[in-house]
Amino acid sequence: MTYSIGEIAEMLKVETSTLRYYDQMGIFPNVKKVNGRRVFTDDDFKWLRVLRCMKKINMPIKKIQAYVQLAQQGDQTLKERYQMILEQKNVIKKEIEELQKCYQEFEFKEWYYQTAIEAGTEKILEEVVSNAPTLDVDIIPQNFKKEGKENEFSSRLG
Amino acid sequence: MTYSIGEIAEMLKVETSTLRYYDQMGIFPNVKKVNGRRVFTDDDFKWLRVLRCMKKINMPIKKIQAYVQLAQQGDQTLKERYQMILEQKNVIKKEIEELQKCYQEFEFKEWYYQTAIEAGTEKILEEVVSNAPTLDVDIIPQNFKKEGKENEFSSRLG
DNA sequence: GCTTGACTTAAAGTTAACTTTAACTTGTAT
DNA sequence: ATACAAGTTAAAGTTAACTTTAAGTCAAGC
Repeated sequence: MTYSIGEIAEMLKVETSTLRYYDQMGIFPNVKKVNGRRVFTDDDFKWLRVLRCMKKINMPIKKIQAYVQLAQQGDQTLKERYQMILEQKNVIKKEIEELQKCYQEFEFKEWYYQTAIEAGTEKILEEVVSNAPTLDVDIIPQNFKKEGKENEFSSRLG
Repeated sequence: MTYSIGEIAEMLKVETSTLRYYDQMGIFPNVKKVNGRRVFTDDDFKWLRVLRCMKKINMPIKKIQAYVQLAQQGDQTLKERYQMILEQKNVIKKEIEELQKCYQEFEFKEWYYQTAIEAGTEKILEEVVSNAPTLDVDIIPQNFKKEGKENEFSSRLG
């Protein structure tokens, strides 16, 4: 089974221009052209699914590109690709954990607003907030550029 | 307890310029200035934690700005803010679900590379891949702009 | 009193990831 | 055979979210 760029775009709900952009970035090394037009196979489609996972965790296109280039080099890069996958798996794991903490924060906010709406005012909650369950949520740096040293202010957050 | 912009930046591991940018976007309506300098309180710091959750789920700054403006208007906007929170809570939930599917995809990839490395080549896996567990992972549109109609090609993915 | 470091602003610059445009080609249906 | 929908490229444009720059203010320590 083969698919045109438009069919693939429809399936994945992305713009055709996005797919062309990815192609330009060297992310579809196996897509052939027939009469100048891109023809996607089922194998290409499988790769697109992995690609979307990579995009979902905000893996930059250049890194995806690097992975594709390794794959192009064949068996000699298996270990390197394996390491990349392990690393990204870990990124997802941490991301899920952080999102779960955010979910808790929002669950608290939900309760907060329910209570405030019942009372007709937020003022009632002023004291409650100082002892709110949100405070149990760890502070995890959003910005991982400055990695390394621990957040020595975490204790202040009680 | 109060904090300078530098202290807050250190605590959250973000650039001071980022905090100034947020302030410029109207996201810190309660931060006062003393001698022209921003002074953050513990309450401001609590808001920063919620803010980071909002950022984590890629809530655009304009939407966060809108939320802040509602909060500024007091009790009359409680229901509206409650709705926003519910909506965002749902966004996190969906995001977690999708990430869990991606995690499965990467778990499969992990197995794939382990097997290939043991065998010394990927070629062994060619047939396995066509019946791989990854194929059980649903295709969920990454791009939610084109909402509405269901993905009628999902069935092709087997 | 002078240097230093942390702060201030407004404005310009950067970056990634698309998206649009313009000019063109190709395949299918009437 | 002619229109039209869907494809093509290269290049320019867009957007969000910062980040940097330049020029200045302020308080503390020597």
